[in-house]
This record gives sequence, structure tokens and C-alpha cells, in this order.
Amino acid sequence: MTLRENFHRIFEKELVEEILKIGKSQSFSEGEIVINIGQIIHFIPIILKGSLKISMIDDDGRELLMYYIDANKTCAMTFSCCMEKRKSKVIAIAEEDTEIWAIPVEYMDKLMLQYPTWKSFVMTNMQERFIETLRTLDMVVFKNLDTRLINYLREKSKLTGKSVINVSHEQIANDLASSRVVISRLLKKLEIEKKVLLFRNQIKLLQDFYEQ
DNA sequence: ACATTAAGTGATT
DNA sequence: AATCACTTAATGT
Repeated sequence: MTLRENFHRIFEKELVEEILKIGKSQSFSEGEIVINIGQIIHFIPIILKGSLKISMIDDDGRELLMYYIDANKTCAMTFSCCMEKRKSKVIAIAEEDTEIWAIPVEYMDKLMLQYPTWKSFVMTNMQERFIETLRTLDMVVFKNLDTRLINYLREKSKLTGKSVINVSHEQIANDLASSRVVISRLLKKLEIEKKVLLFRNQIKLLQDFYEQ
């Protein structure tokens, strides 16, 4: 499917042409930082391929994964920020090799006023991201770490569509704002319960993992 | 062969 | 649930 065809499914005709004209494609390889904390946002990213991981970082440098954004989605933070040329409060890292369509922020006002489908695209995205943030908040405040870990593995698996997840215990600890030893122990418990298989930099989710 | 990084584990707070 | 300290295993050069 071409870029134009893809955009046509979300946006009205004239908007597609305008977006194609003013934006440009940008590629990021896995692990690359797309937008960092404190950085002023110059463009709105629409994900074409791959996905971005959005995390917040507290004063002590502890990181917490908020949500992922994948194909045809965009980051809500960019809207709230770019309107007033504010700095980003979150960090966006390419979860895999990712391609985005970057639209300069200067066009935001115009697009919002002129195109109903753009407005609804923005609103829908903000709403979805907000819900996901609430879910993450609920996880952190009301759930135990083991529940959060299971949830984390579920989401990773869903994102890639595979039952084999390539990630280190250290990385998981980072994403969940925990420590490596604790994650290793919880994973070991899951392995004993026959829910996962552990390898170096790799976790395989078994049948029992998905049940109940 | 050696250095580096990932993961496992007991003890302590 | 986190941290320390130490061990073992896997990988890179």
C-alpha cells in the first residue's frame, strides 16, 4: 500500500495532499531517541512503520514506560507541547526500526482549522493516549510488580505478534522503574510455573502464560 | 584467553 | 520490593 493510499483511509482528500507536501519521511533504527525530555518539538510524528516507546523520567533519572504508539498513531504529547512551543516531558525511543511521517508544527493551527479529519485524528489520539496513561497509572498505584510484569510481557507480545520477546531483564526493570534482581526473580518464578522459558536476552511465552 | 555483559541467588533491610 | 555482594553463564574481541 502506498503512503497516499494509507493516508486516504484516515484523512480527507485535500488534507492527504497537503500532508504529503509539507511533511517528510524520517527513519529511526531500534533504540534511537526520536524525541528527548526537554527537547522542543518541531514536528508531529505519524508512525508509518514500527513503533515508538513513550516513557517519562523522574528527577532521579528513573524511567517509567507509559505506552507504545504504532502504525497510523501519533504522540499526544507533541500536540500539547507544540501548540505553545513547550518542551517535551517524555522521551520517545524507537522500539524497533521505525519510519515516521514528520509534519512541521507550524502547520498545526492551519490543519486544525481547515480539516475536520485532522481535528478528529488529533482528538482521538489524545483520548486514546489518555486512557492508556490512566491504565498505566492504575498499574503502578494499585497492582503488584508481578501483575505489572505479566502485563508488560503481554503488551510486548501483542505489539510484535510473537510469543518470543527479545529483551533483557535489565531493560524490563528500566521500563517498569524497578531493579534487575527483582525482575529476574519474578521471571524465574514464572519459569518454574511453566509460563515462560528464559534465555539470554530472550523470553518465550508458553501456553499457560496466556491462559487465565 | 580475556573482558564484558546477562542472569541467578543468598542475605539483609 | 529493593539493594548488596558474589557467582555462573554466555558473548564479543
